[in-house]
Amino acid sequence: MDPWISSQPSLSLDLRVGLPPASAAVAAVAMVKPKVLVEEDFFHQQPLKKDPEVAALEAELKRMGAENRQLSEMLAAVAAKYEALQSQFSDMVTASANNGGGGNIPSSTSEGGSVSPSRKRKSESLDDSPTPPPPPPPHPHAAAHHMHVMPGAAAAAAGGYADQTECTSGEPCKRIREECKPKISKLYVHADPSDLSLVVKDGYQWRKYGQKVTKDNPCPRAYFRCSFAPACPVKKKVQRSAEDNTILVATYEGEHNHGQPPPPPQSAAQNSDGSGKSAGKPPHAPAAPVVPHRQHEPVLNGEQAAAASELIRRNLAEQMAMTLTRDPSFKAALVTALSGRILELSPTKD
DNA sequence: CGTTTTTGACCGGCGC
DNA sequence: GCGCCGGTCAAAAACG
Repeated sequence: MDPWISSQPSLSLDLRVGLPPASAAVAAVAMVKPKVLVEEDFFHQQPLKKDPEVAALEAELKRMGAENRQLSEMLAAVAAKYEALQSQFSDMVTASANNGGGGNIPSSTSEGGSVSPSRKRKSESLDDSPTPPPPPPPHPHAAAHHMHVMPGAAAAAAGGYADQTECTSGEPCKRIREECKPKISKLYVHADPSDLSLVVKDGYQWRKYGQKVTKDNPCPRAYFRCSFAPACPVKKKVQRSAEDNTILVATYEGEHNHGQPPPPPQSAAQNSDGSGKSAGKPPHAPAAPVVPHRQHEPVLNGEQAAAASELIRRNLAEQMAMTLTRDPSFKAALVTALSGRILELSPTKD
């Protein structure tokens, strides 16, 4: 879960983005339709042919609205719990710090510890001492962005969450490192099979550093590194699914230690990833500016604060909605989910 | 000219 | 010890 969410009071945005009173559902469809350019291949757009179908869709929307509300409630609950836990944790940390916990964290520079020195051909690994002070609390923005990523069916987040654990104990080190790999998550994105670029838009800037054809998949796998922050440990592998060529599987390793890159100054609606090769080279073009800047907000009095937070909340919701509707992966996931449900609920077509 | 992508070579882990 | 394989490096090419 994201510390960010809980620490973001304005982020209690109710996921019930407009669902509500019955008729609004139709309006929602009308609103969403032009925006969410559903991937054509997924299901043919049927312009409301039959009334029963419309009714069914409406019902479905309502149902999903209810579901959505439930989920948002759950999310709120989880966030609350998280907050409690976090405060407990910080208490513990401060307590131990006061107890002279100067050296309790091994800080074996994560990898530096007992990693074989010959990791690289170049001896530049020697200079790893001063530069990369791994920021203690990695900003979980990535995770937040991954929320839309997990199309339940396929998502397989192998959370080795305890990344970079202490491996001072010597021999079990190897195993520990295996189990405590950096956080890994997978993202399944629907992509046009004719589009050969292994580009997954996730709002970050990536630089490709390698490509390989693997044994189990004829499609090449591309390796990316976060290019926004040189010290960012996150890596990404992108490869087309062996079974379904239209699906890109992006495997993320680690967490960004920085916020999301700022949105491009203009013309935000373009496709952009930073790792794009399709339209030449978008040098600085993060796609999804989901991230509210996490700055210290000025202290306001009651009314002001309320108004401000309301405003922020709205902006945030709008931003997120925009981001999501722009994000092809989200669209794909949405479409998959919707079509699945629709098929599920309409046995008449059988 | 600076940055990113391409691509062949290299390296280490793992199984036999 | 050997070969296979996935991951990474780094020089060269490409691009704006």
